[in-house]
Amino acid sequence: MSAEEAVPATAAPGRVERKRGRRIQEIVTTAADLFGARGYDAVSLEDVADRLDVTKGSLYYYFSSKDELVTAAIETLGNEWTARLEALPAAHEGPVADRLRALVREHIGIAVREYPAALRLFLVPQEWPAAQQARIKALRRRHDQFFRTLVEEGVASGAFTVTTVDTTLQCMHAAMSQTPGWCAHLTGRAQDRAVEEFTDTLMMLVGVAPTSASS
Amino acid sequence: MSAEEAVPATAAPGRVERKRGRRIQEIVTTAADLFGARGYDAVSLEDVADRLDVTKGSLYYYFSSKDELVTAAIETLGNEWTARLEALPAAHEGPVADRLRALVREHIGIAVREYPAALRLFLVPQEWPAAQQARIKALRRRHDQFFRTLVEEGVASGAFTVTTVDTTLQCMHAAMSQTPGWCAHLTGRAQDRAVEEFTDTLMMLVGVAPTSASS
DNA sequence: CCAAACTTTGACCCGTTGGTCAATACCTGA
DNA sequence: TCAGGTATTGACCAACGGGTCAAAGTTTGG
Repeated sequence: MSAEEAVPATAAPGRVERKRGRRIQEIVTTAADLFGARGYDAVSLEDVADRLDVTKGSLYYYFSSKDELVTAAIETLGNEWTARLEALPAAHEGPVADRLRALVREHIGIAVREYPAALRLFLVPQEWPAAQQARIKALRRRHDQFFRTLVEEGVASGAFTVTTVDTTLQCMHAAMSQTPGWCAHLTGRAQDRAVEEFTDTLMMLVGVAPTSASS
Repeated sequence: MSAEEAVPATAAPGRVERKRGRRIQEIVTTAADLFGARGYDAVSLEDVADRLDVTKGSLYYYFSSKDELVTAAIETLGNEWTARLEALPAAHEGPVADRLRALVREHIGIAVREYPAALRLFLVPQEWPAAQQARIKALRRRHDQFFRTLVEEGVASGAFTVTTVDTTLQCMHAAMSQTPGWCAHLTGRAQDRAVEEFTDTLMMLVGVAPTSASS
């Protein structure tokens, strides 16, 4: 079981690291879950540790502070989310209005169904160290990029009518980030309908009436 | 312990009460300021007391808990705000689109200029006693009423095109409640311009293009 | 000017929470 | 099987924050 390890020299350079990496991911994922659901203040490190069946002290073996853990959690959450949006086929083909609509719908859908209130994480505490703030801001920028691209394209092609791209995007994100709260009491079909409604409403922000959806 | 139930000549029936009332207002106003600026968790009772040049203990002479103080603060803030919106002349005459526009602009203006981030107060902690929650919900309902009335009127008269009144209102409020954050770094003219921009953008939610603004 | 009512103080209680650390358990490769 | 790194524990600390309370200070009406 071990003799045939034909990789003796510099044996397993990454084995240990990889294991450590996985553990970190585990922790970060769990943390993201909790922080996403209840917010920064409301979740203590013991809550996180408990969920992992571990002691608080262990967390400090991997992270040097709560802020760092939270930042990592936000990063994980954000990257995963962004990746999923970027991987959405419907957001890459067809009329720009339809692409944006698909993107918005997916975004809201993920927020509502998988990360209740997660976006509140993007509200970085002012008192955090600059480094942390920068990391999260960069994340946000990347996350917004896809939306911005589409909106700009729509404007350029005359399909959208927006006052200012920035303003429009901010309003969109504000509304999207709170949809989970509004949908909290809904389930199944009703929730789906709500997602549709919000999507349609948000499309009006770029000047696309909901009925014209057909494409 | 008190035989003087025979209040003489109803002398000053309210003198003492009124003084107490004023003190309470003072406290509540200060609290509203702080909580509005930094949020529930980030403000301790000592912060409030400090600002009033008083000891934490004193606050408990007027309020039985932090929750109660905060609730009172929210109520004060909310009522004042609502009253100012309702007193806005421009929101009572002219085409419905112009009225709504004036209302939105004023709302955002107040938020940005006077109550930075105050609206975050409306996010009531779930773990609060039902009574408190009810008070704030009622407040919110009254606050929304004016907006709802106008939107409904616009829809009825065919001036607006909205998917759902509820959804539209929620998106509007979400965006409005976060505008202060976006405008935090702006001052003077730039801030005014931002308020205009957001107003125009939000008008698109009801299907009114910004250029038709004239008024 | 006094006594009763009203205010405020400041010391104190207690649970929570972020953070530290020496000691111990666990692996793993040789 | 044993050494060495890796992971985890659990006890502990200090600061903070909400809340209590008896005692002392201040107003006020008579």
